[in-house]
Amino acid sequence: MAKINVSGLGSFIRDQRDQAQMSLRQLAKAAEVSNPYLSQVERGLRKPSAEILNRIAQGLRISAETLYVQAGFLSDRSGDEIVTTAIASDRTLTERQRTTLLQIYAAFQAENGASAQSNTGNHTQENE
Amino acid sequence: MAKINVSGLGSFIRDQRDQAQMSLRQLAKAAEVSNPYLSQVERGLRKPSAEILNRIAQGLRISAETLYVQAGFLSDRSGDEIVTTAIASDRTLTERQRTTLLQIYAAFQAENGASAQSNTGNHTQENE
DNA sequence: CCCAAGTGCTTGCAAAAGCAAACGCTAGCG
DNA sequence: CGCTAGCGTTTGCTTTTGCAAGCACTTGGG
Repeated sequence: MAKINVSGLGSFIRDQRDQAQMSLRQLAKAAEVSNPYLSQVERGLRKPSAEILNRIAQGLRISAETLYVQAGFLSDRSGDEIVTTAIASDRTLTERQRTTLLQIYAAFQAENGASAQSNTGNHTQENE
Repeated sequence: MAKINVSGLGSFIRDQRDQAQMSLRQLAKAAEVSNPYLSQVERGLRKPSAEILNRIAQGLRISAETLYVQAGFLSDRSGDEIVTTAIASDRTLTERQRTTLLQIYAAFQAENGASAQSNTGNHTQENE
């Protein structure tokens, strides 16, 4: 326990980088990390320090919390919980838009056969 | 930037430990960290890795999130950032589904004319 | 008095992090 | 063809992490 999922974290970073259409060197520069080291991190050969992890998150423009969840820390909420609560609490959307988005999300979940009993968004964040 | 506040983090840990009435060695054992190293961390002489930080949090029975905030990670996120990263990192969806959802979300944002910035007080930060 | 048991701190040392400088590869362009 | 620019990866190397062993100090019994 407290063991960090290095390979999972690595592929997640690479996935995010691909989705952001960044090259490895671009992200490395944005995150102020050397590109060889980033390469190794993405392939799960190294487990980055907290500081490096944070810089990578900044370089990817994603929240550090997301990375920590992937790393195996902060295992509080399951993925779909994060999405539904995030949508439900987004005040830049109208209620109708939130409902629509949540329905689509639920439909995707059902489509995948995943466990997708998405409630409308409240949850009790209990840390354990 | 992205610089972690080592001494602040250290004194915070020691503070928490004192408050919990634990000796240094007790916490070291609970966190599965060597006591000399914990001593150095508390005095700000070392900056612990992400994994060690997490174990210390567990040993202290406090949320890792709290420690990360103290360490200078986990700054803040605006509302739309929460949603997009939550969707983007949801592994229960296919990539196509994620893209679709993100596009719909972006469309909603554009529709509202609030594409990129957070509104007045929409920090419905759900952690305690 | 003496010794066991507690506290935190210092000291080498093995292991891992993290980087600069290279490598091999592919795609364009003269 | 040769040259340049991009990609990700491999290779030594320095620096730092993190630990086992031991130090100095205080407290409490027998």
